[in-house]
Amino acid sequence: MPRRSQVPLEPRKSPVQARSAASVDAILQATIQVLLGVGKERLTTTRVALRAGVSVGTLYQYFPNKSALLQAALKRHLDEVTEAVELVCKTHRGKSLREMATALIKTFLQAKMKDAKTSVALYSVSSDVDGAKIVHQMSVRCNELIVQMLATAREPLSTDTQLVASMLQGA
Amino acid sequence: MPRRSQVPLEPRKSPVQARSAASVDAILQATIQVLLGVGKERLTTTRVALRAGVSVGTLYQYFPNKSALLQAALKRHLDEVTEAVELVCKTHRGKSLREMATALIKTFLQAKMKDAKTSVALYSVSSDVDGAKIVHQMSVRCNELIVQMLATAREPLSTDTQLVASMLQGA
DNA sequence: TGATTAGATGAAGAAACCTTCAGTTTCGGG
DNA sequence: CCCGAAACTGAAGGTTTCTTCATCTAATCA
Repeated sequence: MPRRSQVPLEPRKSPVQARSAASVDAILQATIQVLLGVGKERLTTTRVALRAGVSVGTLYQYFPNKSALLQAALKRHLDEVTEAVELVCKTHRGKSLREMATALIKTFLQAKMKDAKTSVALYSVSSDVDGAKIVHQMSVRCNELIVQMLATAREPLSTDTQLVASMLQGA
Repeated sequence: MPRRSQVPLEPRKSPVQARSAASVDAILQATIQVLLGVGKERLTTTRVALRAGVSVGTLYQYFPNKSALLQAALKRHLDEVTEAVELVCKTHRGKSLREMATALIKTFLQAKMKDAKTSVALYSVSSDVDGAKIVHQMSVRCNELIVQMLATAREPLSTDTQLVASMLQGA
């Protein structure tokens, strides 16, 4: 029997009360903690729920399946990085190219070094889940942001996208 | 209940007849094929046995568990690489440093490029199994070989181990 | 050729997980 | 204070996969 090839991955409920939002947060945090603690092979939904201080049922109220849970954790992490990039892009408009570049690199390294283990753990997950898609989305997003910033640079430039790509490669 | 923390990983039997050696070989090959075909997440011992043309029982006659099977596959691959390195080291004694270096790099790249997919697949496994240990062992082994070769170089040298390390990093 | 050992088989036991859902508790507005 | 909705719970169902073992077949040797 073939395993069901693709499963839903949208959240089941949107938290409306405060406590549910807290649960989602705890679950996402717990996911990374478990990932770091026992590795992805032994990460089980029950274990995550336990660590989050909720029951499995609660977990499944917000994440339709294990895969979606991992994707959500990955997405959240990347969102944080993207946010950092966004901040830098907005605060460096009208600066020189050199300034832009150094600031960007600095931000990336900071974000990655802050908790290198987490990054590695999540990266290892992204191959199992369809994490490539999520990573790609975020890289596209960052690209847009950077292009916007570059447009306001003092110097004119011809090849911007390639510069950007090389920056992203560093991550 | 905690999963049994560490399981035996030594082979169960040493093949003495020809057919058993063939079985072991088929199983090891099948392991890589399955790895390439369906990925490590869906690699099961039954599937490997099926592909190898033997029964699960036969598989378990030579590999005490799934983990040991994967480790064996990894080890075998690395042994091949090491063998290639060994050959190069022995045939390049008394040559100049430059010759040694280029030959080594060439060998490494060839070995890795020959079937890049296999390398990647096995690498992805090495994180789940305690593959790091195996990889380390083989890197130590290569180190010895290279040091031996370097000792016969035309030019004298002070820092050899570091050179070696940087070579291995490329892999 | 008969006995002994190596090798192979696959159904069945056992363990680990994912996921559901009927029932319970908590929250917030009327 | 009461009631409907939102959240939470965790035992149980159902899969999947690992691993064992009693049994059968093939090879080796005297």
